[in-house]
Amino acid sequence: MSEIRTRFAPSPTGNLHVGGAHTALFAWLFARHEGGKFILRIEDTDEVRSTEESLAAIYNGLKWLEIDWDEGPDVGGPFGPYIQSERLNTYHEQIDRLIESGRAYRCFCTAEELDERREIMRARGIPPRYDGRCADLSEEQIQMLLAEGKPYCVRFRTLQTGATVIQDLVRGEVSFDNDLIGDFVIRKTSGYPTYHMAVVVDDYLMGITHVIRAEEHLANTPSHVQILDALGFERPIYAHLPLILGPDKTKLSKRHGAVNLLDYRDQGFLPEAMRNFLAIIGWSAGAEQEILDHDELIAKFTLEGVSKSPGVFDLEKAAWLNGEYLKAADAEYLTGVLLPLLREEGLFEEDASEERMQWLIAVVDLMKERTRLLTDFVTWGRYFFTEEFVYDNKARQKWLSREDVPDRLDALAEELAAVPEWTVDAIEQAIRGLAEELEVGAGQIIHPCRAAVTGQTIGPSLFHLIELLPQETVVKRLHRAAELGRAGEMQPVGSSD
RNA sequence: GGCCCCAUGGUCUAGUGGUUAGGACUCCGCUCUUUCAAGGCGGUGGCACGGGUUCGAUUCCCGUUGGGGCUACCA
Repeated sequence: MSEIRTRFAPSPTGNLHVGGAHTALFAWLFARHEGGKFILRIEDTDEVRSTEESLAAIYNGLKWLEIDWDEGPDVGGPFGPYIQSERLNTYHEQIDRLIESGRAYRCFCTAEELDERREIMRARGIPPRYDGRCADLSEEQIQMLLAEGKPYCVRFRTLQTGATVIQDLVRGEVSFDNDLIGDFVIRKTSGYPTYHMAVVVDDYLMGITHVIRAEEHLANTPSHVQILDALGFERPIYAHLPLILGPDKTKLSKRHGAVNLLDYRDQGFLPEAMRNFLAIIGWSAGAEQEILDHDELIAKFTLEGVSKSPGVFDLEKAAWLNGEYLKAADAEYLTGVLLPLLREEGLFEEDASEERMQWLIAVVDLMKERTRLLTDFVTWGRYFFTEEFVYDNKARQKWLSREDVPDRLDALAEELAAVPEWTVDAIEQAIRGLAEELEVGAGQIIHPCRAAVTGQTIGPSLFHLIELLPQETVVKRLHRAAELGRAGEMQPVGSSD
């Protein structure tokens, strides 16, 4: 077989949807795995809803996931243009061929008339499809209506007997009775082709070998195949992918929360984790490996591994996966990703010195072990960057509100203030030393100390965390917590947590 | 309504005409540690149902149920 060519053909009518990203990813993975080409084509035949911003959103979403395309509106290619609104003549040509051969005809029915008749059919329990009123107008009638300047659309004359059988790589053979498909519109009154017409013409003319798209298009495929056959165009190989569902098992939509891919970036997901997660919805390498990086995904992806059943978008698992990526990530790289977020929160200066950057990297390195989202660095690691952190209720309840704690915190502050060299070992010695001196378990010092310094009961290794804070800051925080404790300001607040 | 697709724990899935039905997330327990939202160990939980075919069906066929998709001058 000649070169494999797949495409992603979104309509620029909103953000890049998670479902769209899923489809794009699979088509891209297949092309890359096969050493073929991946084409981006913009299907803006909905003149009303298409927008420029949306086009940019699609680019950004794909780029975020590191899905690159060999041909497309911005990079060009031998089969351009890759924007359907710039290909209108091409569609007109093919539609005219269809009209000439009798496989398509002009329809002068108005939208209102159509609606009305559809309602009647529905009321009478008849499947609502075009009744063929304009299917057999005489040449004279047509010329007359045209002369009157009556607006018209063009309909495809579908087969009325037999069945259209399609071979689908994931679903096998699927058959549709032809008499169920009514004559559908292929060119709107506006002159724009409909999706069904444009998709078929472009896939053929652009040499697409494998049409990989979501299952919602499966039922449209017989219509596409009929146009292809009527035009004398070879059919591509079809592969209809399982849909992504929300927790309630309906097609993932806005009701379920974020469906805009880039919202997940803002929620703290790493692109490589999101790509990995999307890849394992509806596909499996067969082995018991779920964490696959860019190259492994390409190496292992096959259409045979695609499942037929739809999959729920499980945010919990996505977050877990993200955590795995965070743990494995290089601290310096992570710091780079995190920087904009920290600055946005006003937690880190714009003009940081090299020394400060090294410090940040150390903080990230310490924190990344127990984070799941990038935003966790901000919410759980706030105390690294500012004195404006809160003492959570667990910390208040378990330690900070205890009567014997303030004295210990002050004592510890003295010990730590006296540490000559601010190292992990020295810090640990000071803390454990005080415990011995007071004849209490080390935990009786460690826990209150963590609570006072971080406001939390959990977090990274205390000694390491303290080392990353300036000595005087730690001392100050210990005294402050002691004072607040004595003043009765450390009682739990609010309802819970 | 009609047509089409789908069906392994709550979720993502591996798998087979004979398996103790495997893994991952979640949840629970234990454990380590200065803490856990980290690590280690363990556990609860599944082949939707009914008929066939077969010596034997989770696996093959049919039906039922359930879910989803399509049924536009949206894509």
